Amino acid sequence: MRMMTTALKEKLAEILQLSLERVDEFLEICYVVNYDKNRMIEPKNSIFDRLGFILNGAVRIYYINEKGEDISYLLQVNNDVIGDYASYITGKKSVALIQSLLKTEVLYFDKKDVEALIQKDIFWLGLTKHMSDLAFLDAKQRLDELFFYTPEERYLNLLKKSPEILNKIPQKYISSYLGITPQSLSRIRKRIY
Amino acid sequence: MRMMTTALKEKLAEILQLSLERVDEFLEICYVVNYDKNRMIEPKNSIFDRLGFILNGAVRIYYINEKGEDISYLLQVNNDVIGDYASYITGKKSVALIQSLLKTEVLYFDKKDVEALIQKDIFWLGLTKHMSDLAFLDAKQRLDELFFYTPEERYLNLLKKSPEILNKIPQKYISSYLGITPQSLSRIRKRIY
DNA sequence: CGTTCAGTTGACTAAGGTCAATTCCCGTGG
DNA sequence: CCACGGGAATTGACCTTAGTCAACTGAACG
Repeated sequence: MRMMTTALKEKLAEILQLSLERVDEFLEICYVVNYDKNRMIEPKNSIFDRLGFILNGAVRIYYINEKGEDISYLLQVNNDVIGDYASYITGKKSVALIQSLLKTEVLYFDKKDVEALIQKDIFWLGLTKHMSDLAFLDAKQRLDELFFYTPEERYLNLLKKSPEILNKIPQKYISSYLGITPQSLSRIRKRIY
Repeated sequence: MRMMTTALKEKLAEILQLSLERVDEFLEICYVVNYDKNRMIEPKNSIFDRLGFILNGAVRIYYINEKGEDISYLLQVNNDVIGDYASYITGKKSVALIQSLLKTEVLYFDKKDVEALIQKDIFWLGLTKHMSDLAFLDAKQRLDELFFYTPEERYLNLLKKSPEILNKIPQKYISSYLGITPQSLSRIRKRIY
């Protein structure tokens, strides 16, 4: 990996729970890819044998369901992870698609390279455990959100937690992320103000 | 750990992705607890420093929300895991409660003992990674369920996937598990037949 | 036999979905 | 610079379904 700011390394160290030295080691298997706005990053039926970390920009991870509807499953911005972790660990094909919503820079690492790291030094197994924990906690949080809150409350929560998402991302993607139609989101916004 | 059938060991080996020898090793840190029907297994605000595996019986994991409503979050039966994995990995207090719904036998292991195993042999770190993956896949599945299906579809899915749950567990717990009121579940059932 | 609680049913309300029309916004080309 | 086109967002009318509150039924247990 090429030049990378100290601030970024510290951010990674914090997220991955690694020392700065370990982050440097890890960055050796990483690479950066740049995408223009509105580009397909991962097509349908791909196997996610890598994960990415958004250095800057925004993407959405979405599905096309049986009825042909486009449903945004995740909206990820700076410092968020992208990929389909279920596909990454099981090796199965994913139905998820990824699209950039802005000019986006992604730091990737391939599964095979992580596995090679673990072969060389079992220390890295701890990293994969940690990543798995993070993926679980993310899923759990999203689950609680859907289970315990109404669409309106979910919108307010998002507003509070990630105002940048609301600024950067078209409303139609936000509505399906919240599990509602664009019309309903429009009415919720009207109701609130 | 005391006597345990081969069938059960094979089941554990399959779930935990361990050899039978490793299962024997693992069982040394495990212990069994029996509960009568309708007993409190974990009170509120406990820290889940252990996980359990239901040998037989059924439990529900639930919350009491701000409004004082009792909401069943998970309904677990034979071969399911019990605990609050988020609390287990973060060490934070859990708001989850666990109650037995039948006479239930649980195989437990304590976090500290797993950590001691890892200290002795780093091999066991892989087990924790695997458990974390399983927890993630579970959460993800539940998430998809809530995100993509209506209450009625969720009921039908449950009917197909776990008819035992529907036989064993009172409807009022099933309704909150599905994210609806008992009245709505009653009406859905009426609608279907 | 009566108490209790789960489950059902009824009447009504609230909120999101659907379909269609309209308005807004923004980028492009004349 | 302005006019136009096209997609996004909003709005309206109506429908469907879950929530709420309350009454009622039924089964289990002492």
